[in-house]
Amino acid sequence: MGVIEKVAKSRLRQTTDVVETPLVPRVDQLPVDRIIQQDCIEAMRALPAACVDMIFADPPYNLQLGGDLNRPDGSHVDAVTDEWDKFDSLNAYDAFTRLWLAEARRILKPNGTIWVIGSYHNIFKVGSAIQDLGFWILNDIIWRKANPMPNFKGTRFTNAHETLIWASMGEKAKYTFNYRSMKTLNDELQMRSDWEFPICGGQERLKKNGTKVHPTQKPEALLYRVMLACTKPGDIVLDPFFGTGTTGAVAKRLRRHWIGIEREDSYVEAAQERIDAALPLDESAVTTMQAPRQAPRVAFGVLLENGYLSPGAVLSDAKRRWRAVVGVDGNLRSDCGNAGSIHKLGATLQGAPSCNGWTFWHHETAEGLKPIDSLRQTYLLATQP
Amino acid sequence: MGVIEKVAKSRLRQTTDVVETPLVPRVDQLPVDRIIQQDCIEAMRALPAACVDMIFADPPYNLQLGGDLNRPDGSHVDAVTDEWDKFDSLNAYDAFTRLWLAEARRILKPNGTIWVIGSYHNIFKVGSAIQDLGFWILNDIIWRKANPMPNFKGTRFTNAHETLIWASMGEKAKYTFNYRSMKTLNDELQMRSDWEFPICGGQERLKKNGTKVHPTQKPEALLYRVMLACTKPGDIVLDPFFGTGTTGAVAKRLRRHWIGIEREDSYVEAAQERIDAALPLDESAVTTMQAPRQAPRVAFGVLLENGYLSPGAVLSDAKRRWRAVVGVDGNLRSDCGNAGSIHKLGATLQGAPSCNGWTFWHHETAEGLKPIDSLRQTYLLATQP
DNA sequence: CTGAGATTTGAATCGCTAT
DNA sequence: CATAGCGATTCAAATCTCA
Repeated sequence: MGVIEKVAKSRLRQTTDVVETPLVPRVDQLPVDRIIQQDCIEAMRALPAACVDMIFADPPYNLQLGGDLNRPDGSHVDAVTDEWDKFDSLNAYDAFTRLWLAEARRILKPNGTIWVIGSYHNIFKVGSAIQDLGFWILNDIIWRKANPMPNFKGTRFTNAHETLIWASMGEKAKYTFNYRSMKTLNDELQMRSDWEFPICGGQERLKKNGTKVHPTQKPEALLYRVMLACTKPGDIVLDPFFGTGTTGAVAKRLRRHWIGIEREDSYVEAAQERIDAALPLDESAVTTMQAPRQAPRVAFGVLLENGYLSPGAVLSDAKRRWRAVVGVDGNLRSDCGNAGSIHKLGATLQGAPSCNGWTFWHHETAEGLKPIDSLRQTYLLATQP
Repeated sequence: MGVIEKVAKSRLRQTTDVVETPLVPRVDQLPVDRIIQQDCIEAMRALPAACVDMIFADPPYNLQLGGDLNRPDGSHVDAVTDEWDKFDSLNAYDAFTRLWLAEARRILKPNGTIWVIGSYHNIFKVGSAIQDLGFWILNDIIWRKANPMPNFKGTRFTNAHETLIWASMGEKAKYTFNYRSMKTLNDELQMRSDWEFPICGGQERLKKNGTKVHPTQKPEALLYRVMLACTKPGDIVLDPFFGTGTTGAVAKRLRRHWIGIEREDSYVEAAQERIDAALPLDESAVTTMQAPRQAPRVAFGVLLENGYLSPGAVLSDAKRRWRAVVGVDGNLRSDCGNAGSIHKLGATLQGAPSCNGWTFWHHETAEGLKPIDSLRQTYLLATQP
């Protein structure tokens, strides 16, 4: 195999995974980046085995609402009364859950993961089925709603969260988890299992003639975090209950492939329009969000050696509380005389036990202060194939 | 039945529920305020049906139940190593869960509630069984740990919460929920389904020779909130997995009766010591935390009879959208000809299914419009001792 | 245009009692 | 068991209205 071929193969590996095993279908053999208008179980049956990297599912919750509900001021609460959320019994819901989960398992790659979101009405049935089918639960995640609907009658606790289950194909599976991305996203603290987001509203909420297109549209921020945490650019994310296509819009933005399955005309139409309008992030931005750990380690000194930063340069933290001068060996020295590595000095100045110097220290650019991590990213982009 | 008897019965009903039905055993016929050292299923079997007001359960989380674990057919489950055993063990855990939950259901009063705490390892199995057995889930509650153990390997999200399920005996059950207590506790905002507490440590954590007595001792704050929300003083709270007796200690403090079931010598001993040392709150303190007393009902007509309002007076809603004239019998008649009670007319005019006339209708005063409820308050102040 | 105040709304298993 | 009467009950965010 010549050099050219090697490079080509290596590029393929990075973007599509098609050479992972000959049994895995290639991206161009799959209906990616489009909506399949069909029942989700039938549509999944038509797909080959082990073909997607992630499944994100927001199935019907099987709410069992009584009569009408009015707020204390007399106004009416617009409840989820759609046909797609009606099941004959708890057993019928259970059976439906196990059917679609079994198909999901079949089309998921061995190292893929599944995410399912739900509330107390259905999530225990979902989680139980997931375990019975052989999936291995990695975390349950709590979406804490910043602005939940109150309990108007004062009969229970405000239902202020929903639950997501994240599971791999089995205990030994080598799933993707971009630990560094999550830690960076969370201000250099490990990302916890409880996430706070507002419910979907404002500009993001799809409306037609002033009324919401879908009763349960999920916030993009939620999908963004899920995909950033557990997929790589070029991965295929399938959503069997596509609705208005939040999964597709975020996947396109993050340069992941997506497959959406949805039956309802009105949802399909709205989703397609929305995704067409979504803009993919700049490729470099997506790369930056990937885990630095997988990238080769770069010592700070390497940036000096390669001219990305010069000895004598002045760095400061994001709020310009501290300044430090870069020494020839890559050590920093602060105004007050402390010295050390980028990490050590950051920790010392803040009185913290540790500090990520890459994100703590900033350098002056034409567009203002930027973390020195961006220099490392630039360096990696320039030097990696 | 004479008046005295009626009063006596009414008082009994408030404090102990023993006269609710003759089938319910009296407190003095039950092994309350002590620990039963026995297997939890056997111990529950020895109790009469419908005898406790709440069950709080903190069952084993993991699947390594060792000797405790038997298959539905009675055969023993050995150590779990390979995939088959895992599946087998999951089934065994499921069976165990359904067994103890079925007994729990039998001994719970019709209007009692059950709380179960767990993590993603077991909570889906527990919740699924709870639903299958006919319980009606009221809320799932998230305990957000203020100081969770980090994920040391950086392989997943920090497991920073546990889940509690709160369920009644059925959809129609009249469970206890001290809404006002919860709202007061939460700074006059509705209590949400996500609660933040630190994990149990410091003085509260039971230790012997420097090592913790129990690996998963729950914080008293958690039990405090659960009991304050869903029981009344004098109620009986049973804990089938008593451990070091957090449930008993908090029950004693809040003047609830408790029954603890625990097998292990070391836990029983530690729990007994701990509960003996716990001090019940002053009775008035416990009473104060209950919901504010029901004000005696006052019919609208009483205000007319006593001259607080005169027939012919004109009432309106806060925004003066509607006006109505008070009739001699306490009925209202609006400008447009509708008539009815203060509640009925308010509802009719707004096109709402119901309306609280006391707060909807206002009367003119020197300081502007005031709800007629203020007249009721004035009347009550003048007539109540 | 801006800010203050009013209005709207969101996956909701949402009342109790007497007749 | 159905119906009617009484009367208790909401939080945060986005949008709209108006001075």
